[in-house]
Amino acid sequence: MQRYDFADIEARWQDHWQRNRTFRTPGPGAPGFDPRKPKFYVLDMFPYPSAAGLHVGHPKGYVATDVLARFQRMRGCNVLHPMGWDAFGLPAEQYALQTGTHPAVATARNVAAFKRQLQALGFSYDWEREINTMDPGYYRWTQWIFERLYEKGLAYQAEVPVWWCPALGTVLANEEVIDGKSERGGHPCVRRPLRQWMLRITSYAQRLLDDLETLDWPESVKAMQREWIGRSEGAEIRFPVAGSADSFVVFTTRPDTLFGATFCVLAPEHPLVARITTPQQRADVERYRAEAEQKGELERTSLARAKTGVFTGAYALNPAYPQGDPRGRIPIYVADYVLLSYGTGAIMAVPGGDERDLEFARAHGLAVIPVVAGETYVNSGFLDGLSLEDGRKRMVDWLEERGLGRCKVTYRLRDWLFSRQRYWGEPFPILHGPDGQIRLVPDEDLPVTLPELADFQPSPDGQPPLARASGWVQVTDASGRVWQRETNSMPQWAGSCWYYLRFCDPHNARAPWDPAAEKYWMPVDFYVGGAEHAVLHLLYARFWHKVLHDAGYVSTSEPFRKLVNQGMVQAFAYRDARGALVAAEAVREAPDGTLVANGQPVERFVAKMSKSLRNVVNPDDVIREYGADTMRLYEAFMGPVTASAPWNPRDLPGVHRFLQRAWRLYETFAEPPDPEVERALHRTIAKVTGDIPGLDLNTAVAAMMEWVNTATRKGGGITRSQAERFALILAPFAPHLAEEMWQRLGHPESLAYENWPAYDPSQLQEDTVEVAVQVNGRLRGRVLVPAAAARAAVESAARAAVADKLEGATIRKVVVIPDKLVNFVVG
RNA sequence: GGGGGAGUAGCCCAACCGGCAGAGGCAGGGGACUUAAAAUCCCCCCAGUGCGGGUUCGAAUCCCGCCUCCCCUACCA
Repeated sequence: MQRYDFADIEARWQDHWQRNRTFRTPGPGAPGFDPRKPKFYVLDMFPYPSAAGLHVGHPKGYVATDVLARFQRMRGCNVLHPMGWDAFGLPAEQYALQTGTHPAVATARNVAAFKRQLQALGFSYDWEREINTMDPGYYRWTQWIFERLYEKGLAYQAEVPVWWCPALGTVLANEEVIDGKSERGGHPCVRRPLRQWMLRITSYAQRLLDDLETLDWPESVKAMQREWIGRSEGAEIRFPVAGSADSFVVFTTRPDTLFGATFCVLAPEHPLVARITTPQQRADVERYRAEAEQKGELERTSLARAKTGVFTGAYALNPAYPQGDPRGRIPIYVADYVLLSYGTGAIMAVPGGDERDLEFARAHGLAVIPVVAGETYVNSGFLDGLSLEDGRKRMVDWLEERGLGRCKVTYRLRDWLFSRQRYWGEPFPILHGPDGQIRLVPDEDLPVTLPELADFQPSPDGQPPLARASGWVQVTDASGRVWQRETNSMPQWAGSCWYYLRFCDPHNARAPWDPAAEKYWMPVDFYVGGAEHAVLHLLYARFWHKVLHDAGYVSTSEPFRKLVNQGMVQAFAYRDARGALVAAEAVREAPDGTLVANGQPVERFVAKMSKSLRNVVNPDDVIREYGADTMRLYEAFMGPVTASAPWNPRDLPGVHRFLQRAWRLYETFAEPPDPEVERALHRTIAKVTGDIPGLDLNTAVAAMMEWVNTATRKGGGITRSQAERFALILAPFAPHLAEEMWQRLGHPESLAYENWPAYDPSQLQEDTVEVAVQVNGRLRGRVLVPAAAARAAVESAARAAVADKLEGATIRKVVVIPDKLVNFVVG
């Protein structure tokens, strides 16, 4: 028998699968499609093909979904298991700016590298369904969906303040600006209003919130989405401005504390500020507004900052107090801790009840009226003495009767800023007319292809790069009028909002997908990806999906039924006594067990893999040394899929040895079966079958190891039937080796669609079981009894086993747990 | 401050609805095979479950109060 030559085995089977199109998945209507089979759609979050290539962390989730996909195929499902590329995005554009390589070229190269690495791991993707968001045949339909959003009134233009960096000549995202300076280069940035496209995700806030209940998702992700949506119930209350016809509306979650409102605060950008500011205060207010404009929301709302603000000189009238009551005349301030974009951009400040307001009041010497004492109200007129619950209701009723306010629900969720001033993204299918009118590009003229541009540097005046594609921008219609194309591009999220739908029917040139294919495959049954997408991607995709559902284009109201976040694969990193990072490959273990590098002791810690820590592990190296099957198995065996764990090179030989031992069992076969080995195999099949659906892959692998150990130890050789069944359950984890085993057993075809082996429940139980015997909960002995023996028989056997301990004692109670234990309670 | 999760052998990790703390792997020790080594095989060693209470015949598991670590979020009125 030849040794376990993984390099040879893996190359041959990967070639076999490709040549035989083993994992091609026909959809409804296609030849070879069997509509009687149940479907299973198992999806990975598709990657952004970065220049760095894969590291061993990426495949952790891919291994899990591949095990599941291969398992479900063998269980008789039509399995949709596709892969594609989230190819538009900033890094490729920045790389292009630095190197002069066109993003399309660089991205295509990265895709090829990613694909080679994924194929080297033997994943059973249907590569014939591969999609790429930068492909015009794909983004044509991204544009098409945008048009449906526009038609529904869910896409609109607005002037929105964004970060602008004059030195870089570009608009930056919030996270690219730190302390008012660009992350790259540290250039000063300013807030500047620019025309932007927005998507009205807020009109779906309540449904996005409610439908979370229907999803089998991690509680943490649901919690994050709930918080992001941020529903809060309260009231809007109108405050007149003293001595003027003006008034403004505040939002508060505590209308019942109205009697304690001793001042009001408007956001600096609030439109009323200019009108009500008195001449004496105007200079201060203007200066404050100018400063606030330069700060991003992140900075303005950072906790560490002291509460700043200035008085407008104007007063508001607290509607809780009768006209003329001096307590009702309260100053109006401008302060940047109030945000225009939340609620109404104005608050009533109740320093007696709210910490932020109290801090502000103290800093500015403002009055504080306590209104809540223990479980009831004080200083609150008609609310005094009421319970807090009744008080809220009373106050809202009181306000509504007088037309001063009303119940109101607000959300923290904001509309989605959907445009970027970038080159490398989907163009909008929008035309601007000579008189400012807006028109959609007709469906039949889609896609609006991205023009070739040699220079994608943003212009100094804030114009997006596309504005310079002059031949592209101008469009003349039949009547000779000249239209201008929209020159913003879509953000990177756009393509990933619907890619899971395109996978259902990826080559359709007449529609984004065939309704029959969508109806058959959707929803995604199992979605695996990193927790970093817990909010944005998953919320945006849910939003688009609901819009498409409302418009009748998709059959389900939610796209992803079950979601799992795979844990991070970390790595060891090292630093020396001075704290300097040391490359992982330079570290050796000294005989006394300490770690040294270049003669110096180093300290080991666990961290994210990153270039700067010099601890990135490349799957190519692992595959070269141990093979893809070992790598897959190790990733499955590291621990729960959801848990993060460091990549530990020392553990790889263990799983590799397991595959070698398993392979060695296939040398010769023997009859009849050893009953113990046979029973153990049934237990193993039961364990693996039960573990895979919940992705408890580590325990499934452990069970297979246990069986191989048992079979090896018995030494009598396994039977051909046992060899077949074991190869089949090993197949989802180590598919190359399993195929090789299967072929060695005389099967010419791939085992990918063989039936998953069954187990006999009657074989799971041993004939004899050992039962623990306790006295007062303490272990005092053990007895062997027939499995499922009668209670009385077990009890008397147990009683005999601990007779000496029971002598002279009164037995008050006997607890018998069948096949487990007997406990004598003596008094 | 708020939310989510985790603490079990030297290390990674199991233990279902409360029922003998251990499946598996690594590391360590001993032995077999070998001229020797590698590889392989067999055997062994090791914790009472972060801390303190409670419920129970019985708690890693349930309840209460703490500690530590990780992740997310944070002036949202």
